[in-house]
Amino acid sequence: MFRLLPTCIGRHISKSLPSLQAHCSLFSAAISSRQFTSDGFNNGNKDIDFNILFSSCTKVHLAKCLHAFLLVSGKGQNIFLSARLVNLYAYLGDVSFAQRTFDQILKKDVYTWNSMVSAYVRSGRFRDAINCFYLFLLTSGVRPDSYSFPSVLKACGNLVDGKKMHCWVLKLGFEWDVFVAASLVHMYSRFGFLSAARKLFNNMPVRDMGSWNAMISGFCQNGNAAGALEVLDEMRLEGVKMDPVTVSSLLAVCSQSDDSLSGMLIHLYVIKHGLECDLFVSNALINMYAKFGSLGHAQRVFDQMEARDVVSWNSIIAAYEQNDNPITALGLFNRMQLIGIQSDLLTAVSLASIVAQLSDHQSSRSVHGFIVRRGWLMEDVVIGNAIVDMYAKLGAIDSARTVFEGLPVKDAISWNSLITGYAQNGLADEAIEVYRMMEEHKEIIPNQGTWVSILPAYSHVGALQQGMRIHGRVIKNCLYLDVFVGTCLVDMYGKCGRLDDALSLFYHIPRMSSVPWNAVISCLGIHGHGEKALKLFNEMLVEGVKPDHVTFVSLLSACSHSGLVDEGQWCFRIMQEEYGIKPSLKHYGCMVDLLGRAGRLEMAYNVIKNMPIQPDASVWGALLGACRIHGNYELSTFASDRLFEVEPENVGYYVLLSNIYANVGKWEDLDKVRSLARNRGLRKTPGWSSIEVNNKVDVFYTGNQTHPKCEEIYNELKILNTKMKSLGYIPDLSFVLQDVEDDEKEHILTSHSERLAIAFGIISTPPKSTIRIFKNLRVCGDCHNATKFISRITEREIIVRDSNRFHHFKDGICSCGDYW
DNA sequence: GTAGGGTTAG
Repeated sequence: MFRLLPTCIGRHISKSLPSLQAHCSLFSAAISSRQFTSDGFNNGNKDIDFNILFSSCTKVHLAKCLHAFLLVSGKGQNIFLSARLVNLYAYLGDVSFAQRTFDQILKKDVYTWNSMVSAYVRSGRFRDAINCFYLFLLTSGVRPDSYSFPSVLKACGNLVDGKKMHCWVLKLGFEWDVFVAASLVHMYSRFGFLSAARKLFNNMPVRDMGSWNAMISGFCQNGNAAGALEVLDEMRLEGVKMDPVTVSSLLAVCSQSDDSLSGMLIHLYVIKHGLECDLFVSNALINMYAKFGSLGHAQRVFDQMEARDVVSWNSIIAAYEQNDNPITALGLFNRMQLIGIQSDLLTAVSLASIVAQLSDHQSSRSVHGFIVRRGWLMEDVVIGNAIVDMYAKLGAIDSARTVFEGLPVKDAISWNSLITGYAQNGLADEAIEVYRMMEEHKEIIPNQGTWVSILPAYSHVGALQQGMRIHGRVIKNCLYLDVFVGTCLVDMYGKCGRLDDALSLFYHIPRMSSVPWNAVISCLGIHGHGEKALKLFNEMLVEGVKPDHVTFVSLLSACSHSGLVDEGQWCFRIMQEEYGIKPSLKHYGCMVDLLGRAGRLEMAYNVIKNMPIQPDASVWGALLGACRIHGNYELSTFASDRLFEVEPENVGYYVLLSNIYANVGKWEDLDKVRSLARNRGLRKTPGWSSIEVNNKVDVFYTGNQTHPKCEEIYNELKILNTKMKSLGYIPDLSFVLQDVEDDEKEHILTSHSERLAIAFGIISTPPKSTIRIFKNLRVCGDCHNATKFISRITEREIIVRDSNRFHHFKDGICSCGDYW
């Protein structure tokens, strides 16, 4: 009989389901290779046990073979068998075949309809499921039963579309069915209507395991651990034990709420009751331990699993990826591929982050291509955002922008990723521009991530008023107590010259972690309050907060700005001895800066000589900067040679060296440096200063002639110059590197960008109000001196933030005591 | 012959 099948099948199915043709021969092949349990064929095929046959179909192609067989044996319209086929396709995840089979059934009974609805639900086509249900309810003439509602209610729960369905449940009188009631509980939980869910749950006359789990997972999925525990207690009182479903819900909420104690207790319960063999439980355990940073525990759970699915692999890969171990994560990904587990969208999300962490530009393109080929970029915004983030982290911000522009749907995180990308690549203006565009899209609601991405951009350009506007929005959204947003605000106020505001805000935000402390210590440092920074460090220790490597960078630089050499050396020592932190290049840079500024050039050089790691440009640059302050020609030549070896393309160092040579009158050397820079195609970074007046940031370049108020600005400077000279100001012409007449040199000094910005501030703001200037490079020595005079003449406080620190000018003196 | 409650994300 089977040998004859192919031709017979061919005739039948060419009329009905053409694509089944291909399965004719497969069917016989499958039979002969015993992929179908042969017990189903009772000697000579007299009685076929369809139960066994259906349950033998574990792959779609086997289902198609069976389908073909049913058609050829004339059972195509057998309501019992064809409905089971719909169900089978649904289980195997082929919803389109389920649908085609369903459509061919002329007389559909309630089982057939229920199968089709649940097929849609299982494949995530919730809208189709609801439409199919209504077709069933209103047009089929068949009455839904208690089996019909649980799946359609699940679909509603995914679409926030359930009140109407609840009415139908009541109308048809199924609210007391334990499955239906549990589905209602779960649906309302999904909407976040926990009290409605709880009320329904309390009224249930009978509760099975599924009902308890529906209520508990309702609380868990809303992040309400306390609510979940309350239900759990009731459950225990009634003598019901947790099953794997309860446990996996609870483990997820433990990791979300950082409750490692409960998480470990549940793990003990799991071991005691032998629930480790459940896939979901093990996966949830891996995720939880990864969240707690306990990679050893996560790995152990993974190793002990008997069977692993794609979620297990994704979880262990993400565990390493998110705990800064991209190499191990990549190794696991390769292993996963080797054993033939198909990656999914979430694997790709981790992969994008892995290549970004590894700075692997080439692989980033492959990952992007891989995702595009699978059509995932169009399918889910999450993966698009991951790619934007990946490119941004790799510094390929233009690629990030292109991917962003091409996203079919953008959510708040897409915008945040791009803003952060610009801000972290030093493009604060672009970040601000993108945020402005985001604000135009009213349907996008900014969130915590938005504030954390835009505030540093405002800090960077010193846009205090716009930063304060964000502060207002943060308060409105009740996010002002969020550690990360709070820290960004502290940083913003600090970097925009409002140290007092930064400090008072700091004491209002949670400060259990080192993050806000690091920010406030760094603010004190750049304002030249080294001693206060040390005091805060002490306070931090008293409050039991553990300092990290960032804390010490902030502290060391604070000491260096204030000339606290002994204290700085003490910090450097305890960092290693008491906290076991190995100094990084940044720490060494700070130490060289600290000693060098204080004139201990020999010691600074010794620090470099004794470094166990290769010094980079920032370390040599710190030494060169010190040579400039203390006029050490020999050492500067040596330092600059090393510097041009490691970073020949940074123009700033050539300028610094020219300054040194100009100061000691080595004009020939100066010419050499200049031609060296010119030959390497380097051009001096133009100096610019900005000032924010009436919510608008005005930028001035040195010698700017195009500003609308240009004439008034130069007039004001002229008047000021006369007054300054009468008070004893003598222009320091050594800051002009151009070889021109002294008159011209004086004119160049007067048109430095910081002076233009100050003059603009004076003519555009009320008398005696504070002026805040931001300069992209270090403030020039002559401008520093001149600003002291201007603060006295105009009786204004002038705050200048340059690329290094703050200078507070008041009554003719600067808070830095001319030490910078 | 059918249904509900579970794990991973930028």
